[in-house]
Amino acid sequence: MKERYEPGEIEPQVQAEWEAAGSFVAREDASRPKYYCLCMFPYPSGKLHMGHVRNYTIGDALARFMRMQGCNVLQPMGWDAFGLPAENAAIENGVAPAKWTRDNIAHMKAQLKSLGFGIDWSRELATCDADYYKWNQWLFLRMLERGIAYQATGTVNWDPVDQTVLANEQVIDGRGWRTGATVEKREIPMYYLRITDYAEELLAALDRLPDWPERVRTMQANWIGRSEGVNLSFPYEIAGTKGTLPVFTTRADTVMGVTYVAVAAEHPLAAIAAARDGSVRAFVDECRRGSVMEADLATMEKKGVATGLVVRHPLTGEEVPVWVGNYVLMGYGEGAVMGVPGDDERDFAFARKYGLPIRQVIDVEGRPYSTVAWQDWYAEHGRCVNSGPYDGLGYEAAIDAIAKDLEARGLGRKQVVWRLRDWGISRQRYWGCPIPLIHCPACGTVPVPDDQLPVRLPEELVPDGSGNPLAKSKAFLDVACPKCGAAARRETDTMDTFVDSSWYFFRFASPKNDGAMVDERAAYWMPVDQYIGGIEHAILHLLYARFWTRVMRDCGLTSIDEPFQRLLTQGMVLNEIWFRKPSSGRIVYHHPSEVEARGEGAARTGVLKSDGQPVEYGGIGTMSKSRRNGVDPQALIERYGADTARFFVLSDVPPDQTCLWSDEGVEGAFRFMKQLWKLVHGHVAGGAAARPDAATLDRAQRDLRRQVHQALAKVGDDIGRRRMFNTAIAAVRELYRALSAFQDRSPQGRAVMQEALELVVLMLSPIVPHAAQAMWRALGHASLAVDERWPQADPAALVQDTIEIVVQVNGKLRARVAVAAGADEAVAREAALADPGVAKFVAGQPVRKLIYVPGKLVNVVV
RNA sequence: GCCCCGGUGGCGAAACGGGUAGACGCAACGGACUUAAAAUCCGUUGGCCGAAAGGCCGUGCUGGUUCGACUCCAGCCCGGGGCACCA
Repeated sequence: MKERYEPGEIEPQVQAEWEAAGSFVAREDASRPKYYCLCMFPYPSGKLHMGHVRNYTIGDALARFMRMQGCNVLQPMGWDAFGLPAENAAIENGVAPAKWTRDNIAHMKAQLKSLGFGIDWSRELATCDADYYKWNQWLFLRMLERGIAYQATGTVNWDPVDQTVLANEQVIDGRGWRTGATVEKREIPMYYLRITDYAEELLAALDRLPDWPERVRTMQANWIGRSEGVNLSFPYEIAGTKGTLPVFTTRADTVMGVTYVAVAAEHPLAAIAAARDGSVRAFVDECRRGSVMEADLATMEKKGVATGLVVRHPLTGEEVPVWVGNYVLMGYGEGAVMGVPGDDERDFAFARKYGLPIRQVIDVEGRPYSTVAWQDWYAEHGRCVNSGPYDGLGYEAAIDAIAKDLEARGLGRKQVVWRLRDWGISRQRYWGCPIPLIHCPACGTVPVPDDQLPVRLPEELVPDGSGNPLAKSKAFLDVACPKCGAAARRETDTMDTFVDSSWYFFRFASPKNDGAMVDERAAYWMPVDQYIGGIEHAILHLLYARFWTRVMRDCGLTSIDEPFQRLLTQGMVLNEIWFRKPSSGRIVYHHPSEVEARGEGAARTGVLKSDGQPVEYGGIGTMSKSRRNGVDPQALIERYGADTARFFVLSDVPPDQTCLWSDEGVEGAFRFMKQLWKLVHGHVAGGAAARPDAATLDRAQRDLRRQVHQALAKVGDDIGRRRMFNTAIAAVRELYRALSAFQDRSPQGRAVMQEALELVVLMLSPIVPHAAQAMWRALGHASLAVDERWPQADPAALVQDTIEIVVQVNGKLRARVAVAAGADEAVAREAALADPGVAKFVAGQPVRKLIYVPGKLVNVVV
């Protein structure tokens, strides 16, 4: 063992040993408990950033820990390789997305390897590989057959200059990010997956995921959003045609307060009105501008225009005016809502603005009501008033009565309403999985036969920002109809990349099977025992994966319902955001390291180091490629080694907590590695040591041994149960101080030290595996530390005869007294009251009450 | 706007089921070693009062429950995440 700690030398050597031993190649083995430890696979953006290092270090430390618990561990890795950034890079640099993506994968794979993660690389996959996405296509066709996939129209952001569909991210303040053109909404045909058919099950099953964070389950439950509502219809006769206008409501008890209905700009009634009336037409045109994002719709000014059309109230027969509202979405519900200004805040504001009548129909405990100003309690549940036959009824009774009357007239019925909407998977983009359909002039839309799968994505195309390159590629487009053989055209839409990430964990368990999506190996490994990834995926990705797994189950591909047994949502690594926004054109982000910054919070300002001109502060946010605020860990690894980087990212913050990036403190982590190394070196230089003989240890030796075993128990609990690497590390650092202060060089003293160092090395081996391996060998072991079992704390070493308890007077800490371990209340009481510090505050007053928490504290109440 | 989470020293944090607030580390300061610096080692470090012993205050804000509240409840302020085409 060298005296100096040289990670640059140790780490490649140890990695080569693991490689030679095949340490991380996972094999199905029914004789051992399996443990599938999975981190969310990365998008190959170019370089790893600190969020990745944090995520994969947590996963690797856990995987190694579980391996030491005797589990057969699988830890795979792959690439979420389709997506928008590759197309943007292509537009910028003229490189094909495939080449850009694969170059990035090669670089990031090398980075991951240098960090020493115990990954089974033989199972590596990239979602842009045809042998992977073939099965997206295959299962999509099964979904079509089962009616889970269907076609309908959907609304997208349309850039009229580039003639391109834009992602929400590409719409900035209602304008296209490259062209600056005002974005329009456009209705186009899309494919949807019926996730709503699974809504009930996806919601109910959340209760059976006890090892998921509470907040994730709450978010999913709210997202799925079950509510009981009423579907009711307003009959009408317009332009000589009779019809009904259906709406959904969860507040049917307020239906007697309806004073208008609002329809979406794309609604058929709006079209009828627009044809007659120029002002309606102008408003409908205006509604087409702006983004389709929920957040924008919820915060924008609510506007409307009267159509001049009327429908009839389903219960009173009263005429109700029809308005077009910019806040009503065609793709959501029925594309129409009833307006109850009296008891709904948004409708109240709308009615005030346009002079529509406001009628109170709910009374909340007799609280005052005025149509002049909105008060929060107007929207609460209460009793019906001004509601004719329903007056006096409470929320539930009113809904029951109203639903019954509506049903009797054939104009409504109760219905369970879900907030969740079906999953639109069509993307008008090149770098994604082709949807396996062919459009034939004679036969219509025809599925690609299974034996012609995969529909391969041509990899040499370079997008230019306008439209989908697939639509311009004759080689891709032209195809014979599988049914009639006539000239036909391929579908050019590709799938949402969430499809790719909805089942990759199954494929890791059944890699390289050309004949089937999954096989019996997946039955061995699935479900994932521990899934680890960013909290930002708490809803969409995890919900889609849960849905997809159920579809696979219903197709007979798996017997499990839930893909992820235990979930750890890693907190994000944040960094500052700096940008410049030119008056026209694309927003430009600058890396925090390029900015000279001053001040805090709202007062924070900065200038670009390169030109001295101001840049705008965008607050703090997640590290992302698009905002150019990622931190490349490469410099850290090169300077300090992988172990220090790993130790550092785990040492300060619990895994599920957000952290603001700062590399201050990494020196401290490196210092600790050097100190520990030196301690082991100094011990080993003294020659071989025996096993400690517990019976003959002196007091100091026994105390040290107790500290070692206490730390061992704590570290095992912190990692195994609590997933708190930071407190585990703190416990080891505390122990290190005791060890370095222990100067006993007698044979027994050295024996205690040998045991202590071996245990410390094993405790740290999941976190700093390279250094741990080198020290393990130096301590005289021929084996690989990675194959060692997690040591058990010796109960005999933990025994303590006296303990210190805290004494409070009226809840304030006044003294600490020593009592025998296991002392009862009488003994503790006597010891507490005898203490002069306590007596001073009791000062002869009678003790009204005494609370004793055994082994912890006494509280004297006077 | 809606849903979820967070706020504790100069900084990152700990306190696990209501029971010692600030473990562990960073930074800073003082000291040892050195011709000097770096590195290393030792010590101090929430605020206020005090020579000390010790005392008082203190976990975003305002209230409440409790013998006892960082922890539970109500209301607010600030920060972060998600909002269905970023991944």
